[in-house]
Amino acid sequence: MNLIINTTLMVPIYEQIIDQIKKLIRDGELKENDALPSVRSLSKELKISALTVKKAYDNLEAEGFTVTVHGKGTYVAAANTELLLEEQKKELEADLEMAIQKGRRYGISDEEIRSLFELILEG
Amino acid sequence: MNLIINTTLMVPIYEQIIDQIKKLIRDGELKENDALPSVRSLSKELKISALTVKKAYDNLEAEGFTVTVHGKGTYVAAANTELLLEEQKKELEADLEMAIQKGRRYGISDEEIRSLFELILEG
Amino acid sequence: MNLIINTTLMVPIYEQIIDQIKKLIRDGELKENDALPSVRSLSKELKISALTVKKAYDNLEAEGFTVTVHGKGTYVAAANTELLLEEQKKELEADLEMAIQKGRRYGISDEEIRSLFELILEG
Amino acid sequence: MNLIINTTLMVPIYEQIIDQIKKLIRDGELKENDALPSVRSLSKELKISALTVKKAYDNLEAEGFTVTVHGKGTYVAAANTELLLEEQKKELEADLEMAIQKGRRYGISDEEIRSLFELILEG
DNA sequence: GTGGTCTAGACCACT
DNA sequence: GTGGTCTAGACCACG
Repeated sequence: MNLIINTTLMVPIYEQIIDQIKKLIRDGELKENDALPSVRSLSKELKISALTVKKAYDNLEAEGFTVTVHGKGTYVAAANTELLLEEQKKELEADLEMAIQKGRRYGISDEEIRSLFELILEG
Repeated sequence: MNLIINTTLMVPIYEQIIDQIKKLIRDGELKENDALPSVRSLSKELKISALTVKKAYDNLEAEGFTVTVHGKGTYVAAANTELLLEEQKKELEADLEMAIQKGRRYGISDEEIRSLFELILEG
Repeated sequence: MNLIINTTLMVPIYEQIIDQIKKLIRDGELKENDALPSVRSLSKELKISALTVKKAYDNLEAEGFTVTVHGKGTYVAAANTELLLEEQKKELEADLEMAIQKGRRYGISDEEIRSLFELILEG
Repeated sequence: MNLIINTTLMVPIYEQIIDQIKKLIRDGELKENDALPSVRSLSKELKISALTVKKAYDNLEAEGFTVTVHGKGTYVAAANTELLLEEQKKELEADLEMAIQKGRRYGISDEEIRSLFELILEG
């Protein structure tokens, strides 16, 4: 389980875990019925609190990506990965659109917005 | 002073006030030396704590948008358009960066992100 | 009565009035039994609140520099101007000493402190 | 954390906290990455409101002396000695300026102020 | 446990 | 009247 946690980001740790596990499922690296690492082992591996891992797993289960079997562990559920990808793209699209509209409201030209975007992407 | 407070949002009230007052200054609806509503009157009008309004005003002053005169009130500072533009660009930059990072966390390639961005910008 | 009020300073207006009237008394421009301007006329002249002038006059009276005659006005009391000057110098001395000691505590050299001082004085 | 609060002073409590923590950092008693006491524990220790401590910590962070990690605590930032030196010089400058202005308000000539200053510095 | 926000009301200094 | 500070306690998000 190669997850990367960045505590300097303003994104909560548990959300970073959720995002990356979703990506693993979508990419097929985690398949239906595969076992996720136990809460304790993952928390040790990432050097974070077990409660934080638990919160991520709880969220994944609530969204239907995993199923937890009491006393056994957490497993990948059957998932519609295409649907997931579409949803994520729509979310990204909405974020980008909001940013662009805000820039235009501020009177910043499309050219400037684009160069700013490229600057960050090339980063 | 027509400010709109949305307590259901996860955005702190004082930040909503800051954003909207900045916008009023930017749009020229609040001009240099114009008086802002007093802390107490605005708190009554918005039905929020005076401390919350105060926090917003303190931030605006710290960022140079207003000047506060003890015992008199809070006034719009000399319109520093450069400051404003810098502010706006930084905000846009932060928004774009957050969107790009989210896309990457979702496992969407930079190429896909870029084409999505261009689609919206040209859109 | 040529008083100069600077609202941009962080020194309260009433204190500026007190300081300047004390100076006038010390310099002999205001002599014993001379009448001070009425609260109302001075407040009009300086374009400040009458309450602020009143506060300054109250302080002057409390310190023994003036006497107020009900229904007539405020008059300069007999004052030991030499003593006053000494006190003011001691106050200034204490302020300067505190500043210098603070600078030294910060590890700033005497030479640097002096040039800073001259910079401000020549200002 | 041995901070001393003097409520009889006219200096706000949160400013006293700021000054003393800055001094601890400056003197090396608080080093990079050291944890500051939690808002709550310090407020209990000093018997003051948690909000007051929070305000002090917010200021320290805004000035770059500390970094706050949500849910974890407040830590001393990378010692920016340049920042510190600038800070200190500005403070000294402000003190000297206030003293000089006071002397002038008292009607003491610049020459007299200078000789007083030199007397103390050489003293 | 931590920090982040908010409340309702108090007292003070300044105008 | 204004802003400046402080309190005592609440609820939330994060770990």
